Amino acid sequence: MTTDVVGQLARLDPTSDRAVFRQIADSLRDAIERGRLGEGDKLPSEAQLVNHFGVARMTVRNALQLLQTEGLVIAEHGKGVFVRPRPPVRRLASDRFARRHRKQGKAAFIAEAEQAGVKPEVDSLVVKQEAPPKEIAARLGSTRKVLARHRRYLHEGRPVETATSYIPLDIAQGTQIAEPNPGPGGIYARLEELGHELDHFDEEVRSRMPLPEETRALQLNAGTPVIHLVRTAFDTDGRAVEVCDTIMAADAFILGYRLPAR
Amino acid sequence: MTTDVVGQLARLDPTSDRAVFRQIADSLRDAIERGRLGEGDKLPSEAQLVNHFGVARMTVRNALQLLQTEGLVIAEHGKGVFVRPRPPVRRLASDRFARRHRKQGKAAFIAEAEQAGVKPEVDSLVVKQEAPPKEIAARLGSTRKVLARHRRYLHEGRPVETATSYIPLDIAQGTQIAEPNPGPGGIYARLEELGHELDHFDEEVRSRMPLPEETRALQLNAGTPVIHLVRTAFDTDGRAVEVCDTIMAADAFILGYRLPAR
DNA sequence: CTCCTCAAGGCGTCTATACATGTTCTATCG
DNA sequence: CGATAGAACATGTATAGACGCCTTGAGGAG
Repeated sequence: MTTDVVGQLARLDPTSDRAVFRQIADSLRDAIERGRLGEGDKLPSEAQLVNHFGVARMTVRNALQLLQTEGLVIAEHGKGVFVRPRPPVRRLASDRFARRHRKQGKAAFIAEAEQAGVKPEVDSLVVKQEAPPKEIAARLGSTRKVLARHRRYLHEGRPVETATSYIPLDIAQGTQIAEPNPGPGGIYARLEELGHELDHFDEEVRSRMPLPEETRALQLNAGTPVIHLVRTAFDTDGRAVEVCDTIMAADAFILGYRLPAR
Repeated sequence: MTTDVVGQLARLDPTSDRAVFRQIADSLRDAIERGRLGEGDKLPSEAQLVNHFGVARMTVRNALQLLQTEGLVIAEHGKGVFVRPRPPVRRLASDRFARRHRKQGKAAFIAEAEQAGVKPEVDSLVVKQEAPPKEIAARLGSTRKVLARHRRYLHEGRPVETATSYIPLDIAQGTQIAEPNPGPGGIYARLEELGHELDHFDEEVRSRMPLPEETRALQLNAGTPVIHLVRTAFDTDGRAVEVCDTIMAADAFILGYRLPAR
């Protein structure tokens, strides 16, 4: 038998005006933070907690629910509640779209993943023509139809990111950009071959809780926010030649940026 | 009487194997997305929903809880449950620490807020000497004691960001950086006056759910993640002269970055 | 008319119970 | 010895009821 975790939990303070389920959550959170419960460890079962604290099951469930929305634990039906393991994180550097990387013949995501030693995959690729969403149209400076390239990225089998690229039709139509496989170096390499030498990218970073659809697509656990990143690519004429709308599982990424002090 | 929102909600599908509370959440989410319920509007009360759907109150509360963790609604004790208004967002540009801004004599946060027309405030300022946390020490390349400057920023009275700056003691000690008020242009202006001409900043952006302490300090609603930003300032000698650890309310900011394509 | 009290409405917390559904281990059967 | 049925255990969903605290508005006291 392993060490008796439940027996070491703090008792309730009946004089406190802090709600009982919060006190239970506090004591479990404390056990996690102190390392008595490590990553992947199983928490005491609901029944054990009910016995230990002498409360109703719903009270215990409320406490566990709270820890779930905090992203500290995940419940697995029929198995138990577990301290949430921190998944391996991808660190994205701000030079990840630099031309020198493009020359290697790999798209940004693939190149960076392989460098980090994780197995990358791309699936559910959809390429079609459509009217751009309003936010995208504003960035492209046009509401004309665009080519939309949607795909999902996986690390080691886990979906971590969905992305949709929007390229004006007058640029993309009839080129390899309109094909499912855009060729070596990805669409940025194609854009440069087409005479749109890239000058810079503007990225906008937001964070929020996922929509139900995003929870499905990224198989997100409760308590995992998403990073919403919109990147606009500008060529040397100052024209926006692509907008990429990305939803990332927040627990899978660290974004790195270098800012000049000038 | 306003339009009968509760009467327009979809009915339950008893043949579906989707949980009842999820179906109720779906119908409310749908009403919000279709605009039948706008920002700040009051949802039907729990009692009304119980009547409409013919279920137990806990089932309705489960549905509302789900929408809360999705960040779609907020419950206010004694008042009701409301569609969550999107607070005004601050857009932070990647040149916000450029020297030309510093010359104006304002610190970055203040200058940018005023430009955006919102009233900024700084409170709970704490300056002290301490051993740096491990992550900070790694970035500073030293585990020696540092000067820690902690503060909280508010927009229009709402707390939106906490930040702690860490500066090596051999740089900061005895200078105005060690004073509560660092003077015009903030600590970056002082660092340059001390001969540490700034070369660039490295920022790391993460997102996650807030710790209980962060929820307090930023008065966060359920369903609001935080953006965790760690910025390291480098002088022209390549030395890390400051690390700033920032927790931001994710619903209050959009971060903007410009990446060169070179 | 103003202030105060109080009731009603609304969400927060907690108990107790029942059944559904997924997982794991064991004991039995072939 | 291997497969499998089933028990034991785990979380998920739903019901019903009770009481507490906060907010708001109506009505009464002054």
